[in-house]
Amino acid sequence: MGCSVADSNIFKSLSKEERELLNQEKNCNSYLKGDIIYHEGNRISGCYCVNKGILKIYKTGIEGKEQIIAFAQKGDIIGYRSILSSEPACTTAQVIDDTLLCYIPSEILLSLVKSNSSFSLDLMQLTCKELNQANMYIKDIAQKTVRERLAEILLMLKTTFGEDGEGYLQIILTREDLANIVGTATESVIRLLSEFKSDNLIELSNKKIKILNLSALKKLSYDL
Amino acid sequence: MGCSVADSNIFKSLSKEERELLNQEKNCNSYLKGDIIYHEGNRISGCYCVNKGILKIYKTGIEGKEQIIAFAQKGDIIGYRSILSSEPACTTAQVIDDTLLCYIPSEILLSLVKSNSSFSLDLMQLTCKELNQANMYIKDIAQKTVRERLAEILLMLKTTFGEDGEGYLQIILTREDLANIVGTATESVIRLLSEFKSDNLIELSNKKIKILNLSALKKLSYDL
DNA sequence: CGGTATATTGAGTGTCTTCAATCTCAGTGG
DNA sequence: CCACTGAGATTGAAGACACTCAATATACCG
Repeated sequence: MGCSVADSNIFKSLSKEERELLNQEKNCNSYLKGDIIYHEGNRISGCYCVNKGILKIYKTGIEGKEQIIAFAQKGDIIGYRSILSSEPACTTAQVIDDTLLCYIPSEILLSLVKSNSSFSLDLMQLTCKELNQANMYIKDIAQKTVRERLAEILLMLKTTFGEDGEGYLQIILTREDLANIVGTATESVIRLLSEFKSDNLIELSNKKIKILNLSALKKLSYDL
Repeated sequence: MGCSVADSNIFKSLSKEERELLNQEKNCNSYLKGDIIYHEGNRISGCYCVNKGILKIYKTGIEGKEQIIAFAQKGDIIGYRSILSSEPACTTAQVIDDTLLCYIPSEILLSLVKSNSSFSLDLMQLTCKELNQANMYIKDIAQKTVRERLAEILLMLKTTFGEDGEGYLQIILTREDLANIVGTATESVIRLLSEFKSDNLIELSNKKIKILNLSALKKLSYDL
């Protein structure tokens, strides 16, 4: 079926044989909005390569409040960390937009890591990149105001997911999800969004968001 | 000289020959409090293994305010991420307590990663562990109050650095450094420390901190 | 078309930050 | 030995920012 594991950047160093092995062993499935792929704390027996759709990766905190750590979309690989460390999943992965995933059993991933040092290095670089992003976000969340972070997140969503024909962000989130990325209360997101709107920085159409004034948002987010 | 790279956990999978190679190529130096090992944004040509002492690893944010991301002590390896990704350093490393470091040239590290898949996997697991810690901290900083985070950090300092004979934390930080871990203002740290003190949770002797009531601090930090 | 989930708005409050003044301590030089 | 100095620590007061709670409105789903 139309699975494009091979297109994914992370698998670019695989040999033809390795790619075939992967294609034999992998297993594609589709999932609906709301479906949970794996749950924080559970053991998982493989990882997933995203073929289509969008997922949110989050940790659950005090009184069940989610903290969204990352999103995954086409080409991304999720759950690999728990496989590498052979530890229970440290996050939950949930479908935001109907998704097609390829399951890769852990033995396959581990054997590739062991046998192909380029692949291994690529994977390591991916982890390092994610680590750096996490560190930047720690700094931001510790030092910026909610307004600045919301502006920053909107810009991130634009660069990560792009816009549709009308200029609306391709990713559609609830206000609560937005709050759970920014790390604030839902009401604060609502108030700030409407403030951004009246300042003509963005346009709102229900859940859809259009970015009108990129540079002003950048300035606002201190992303100079 | 008394360099114990070999003792470090991360090098446990190296063969005798690889260990010898490392010993030939590495280079030990001592550094004083305040010395900067590498600076955010600079290219570095190798990484360091900590033999003795304590360093802080931080990012510099708005108006020069530091955000401390991690500490490093005996057995830890720092700067390896930039080597693996061949990118400029994404953090600054500065000596907090007089330090002895072994320099490992990047070629050596990279060749070990390529030739020894167990070492490579160990390094990957280390990165994954750091990534998970970073994600947990994002959640905490986004969801917990400053009081809760300060309690949590005190506990972390205790488990990471231990106590001296009198029960004081082995690591000595300025109030400003503490604030730069917790992600708050120096004055807030001061006020909260004195609050903890009057609640008999801790004892203060200048910069030294003694933890008196571990379980109350745990409860306070929601670290149940 | 109902029912539920999500969004919105307002009011009140608490936590934390900022700014400014003062204090303490360790190190330095006379 | 002591005054001097600068860095860090402390305290107080004022105010901003963001959160909570509660009520209401709107959108979405079957």
